[in-house]
Amino acid sequence: MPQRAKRPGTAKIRSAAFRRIRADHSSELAEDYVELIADLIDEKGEARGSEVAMRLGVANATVVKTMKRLQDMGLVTQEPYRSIFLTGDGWKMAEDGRRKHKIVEAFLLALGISEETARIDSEGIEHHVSEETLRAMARFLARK
Amino acid sequence: MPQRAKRPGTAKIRSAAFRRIRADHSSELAEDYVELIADLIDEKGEARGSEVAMRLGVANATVVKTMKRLQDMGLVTQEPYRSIFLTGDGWKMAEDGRRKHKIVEAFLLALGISEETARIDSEGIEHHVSEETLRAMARFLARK
DNA sequence: CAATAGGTTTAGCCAATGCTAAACTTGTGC
DNA sequence: GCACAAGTTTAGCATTGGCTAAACCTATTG
Repeated sequence: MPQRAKRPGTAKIRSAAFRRIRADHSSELAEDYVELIADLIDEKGEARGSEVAMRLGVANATVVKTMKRLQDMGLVTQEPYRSIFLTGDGWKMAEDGRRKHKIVEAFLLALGISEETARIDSEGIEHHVSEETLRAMARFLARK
Repeated sequence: MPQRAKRPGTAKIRSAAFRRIRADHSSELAEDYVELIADLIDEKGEARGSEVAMRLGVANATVVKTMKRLQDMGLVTQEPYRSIFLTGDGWKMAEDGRRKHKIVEAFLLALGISEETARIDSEGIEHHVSEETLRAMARFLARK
């Protein structure tokens, strides 16, 4: 069987990157939910499951199920048939998400991208930028 | 029951963004696999399942299962116990991924980000940038 | 040319994230 | 103060993407 190993170092680094992406994906969903809940509380005074479902474009039942997981993770609290609240950790995560989101979106706009696209792309990108990249984006914005 | 609707337009757009992200995620995995397979073919002359598994940081069995799906999607072909080939569509997807990847990575480097971080972040970001954003990045690189 | 080491596949499991349809609360309005 | 509409939750299902352990090929080598 062919068994060559030309550049052993690179493979490991690459696989680490892929691992991180997979890990990101699990927290990504949680961040999206939590961020949205924070927005709803600020905007309307309360976060209802059905509103979350509508804004996220998923079914009601999906939100219920996810809320259980977020509750287990200690990010939200909720009584049946009541609206959703964030825990301290939940707020922290929401704030962090908003911070990243703002930087990325502002950065894309500064790059000359349309508002529409900046909104959509930043939503996707925000979960995949390291602190180093965020710092570089902030630097760019300051220098601009 | 509370039934307020203050800004009906925004919600729909947001949910569209989230929908796109979810849709991206399914193709994302496929793109990562296909891109890696293309790299292996170019680099070593053939793409073996176990090599894909190692580089992706995933178990062998996972690759086998995923290959079946990619085969159903018409992106790869493979005989049992043989190495993996890309179809025309597979090559097209791989080339597209590489193109995006290159632009994003070069862009991050131009922004002053370390090689290590640029590699990792670009891997995550490449699947979430629109053509408009790619064009802006390319423009930035040209103007630099 | 047969044994065997080592790479591949199968089988069976798990968790996450969605869905629809049915059952269940709640709060309003009569 | 009860009925009912509308909002919530449960139940049950599907798919994706991962894992381990066991079964299975293949090609090298003695």
